[in-house]
Amino acid sequence: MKGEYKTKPRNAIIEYLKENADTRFTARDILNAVDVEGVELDRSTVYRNLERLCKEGCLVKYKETGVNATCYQYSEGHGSCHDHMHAQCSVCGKIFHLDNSILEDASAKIKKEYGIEIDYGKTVLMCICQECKKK
Amino acid sequence: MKGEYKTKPRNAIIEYLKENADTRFTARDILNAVDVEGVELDRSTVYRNLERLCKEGCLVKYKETGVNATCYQYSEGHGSCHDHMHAQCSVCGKIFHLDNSILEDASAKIKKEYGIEIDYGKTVLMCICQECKKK
DNA sequence: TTGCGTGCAAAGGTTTTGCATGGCA
DNA sequence: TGCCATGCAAAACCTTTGCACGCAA
Repeated sequence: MKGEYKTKPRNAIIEYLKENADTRFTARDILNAVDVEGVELDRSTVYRNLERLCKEGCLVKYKETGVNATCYQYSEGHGSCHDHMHAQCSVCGKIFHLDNSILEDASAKIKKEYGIEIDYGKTVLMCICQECKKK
Repeated sequence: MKGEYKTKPRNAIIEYLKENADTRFTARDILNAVDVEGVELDRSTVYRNLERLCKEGCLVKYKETGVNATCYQYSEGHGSCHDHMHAQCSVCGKIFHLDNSILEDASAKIKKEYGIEIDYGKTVLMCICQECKKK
């Protein structure tokens, strides 16, 4: 069988994933956060493990507008990222977590009119926040 | 006023956009396809023009899983882009043009609850379309 | 011992940036 | 003429790949 070895780098990465189960992260986030006995992991190790975890189905991989790197999200237990969506201020970059229900009505209208279904998890509403509006 | 100059490279790029109004393309596609009097455009010229067109609202910019470059789509024929917003199928990539009014109520609710204002022009609602849903 | 996973180095790709030049208005 | 856009070069990123070595099984 392939992919059976349990190594320290791999374990450290998986630990990071579990600690950040409801967050999206990039390869860089792992490189910055994870180390084995004080030593930073190698880039290729991180990429290869992420790729392997994707194939094993533990990880969702996707691109996001505004993020210049591939995003990943741990999907064990269907993380708690499914009950809310994100809005981001296009000026300061701050992220807001909105309840999915706020788009319920609009979503129904859109489905009726255009035949498409909003994917809350993948949508980021771009906005301007109060602080930035004042300026 | 800024961005007023009409130059040959810029015109050539805009011409390409019009010819490919219903297609997604990357900066590389333009570099490969567009030239001015037989001379290939410079990368930075292409990137700077695409960025400018995005800010002017003529172009939608987004990332797509599996494509290792930023994707763009021209949105002429749908007005100045200020009266509608975009939704994109996360499976096939097709772009839908939605009337801003469809999010009016939700937008008001969001403003009330979170103090933020949706920027329709910058938002791309990720969705799944009818065709892809059937599969 | 076997062979997979890691670290290292290098390469390939996209995108950004500084600077001098050329061209539009 | 004034100033923006371009082209060039270089750099900053992200990501992938080849190879030798070390370590899990």
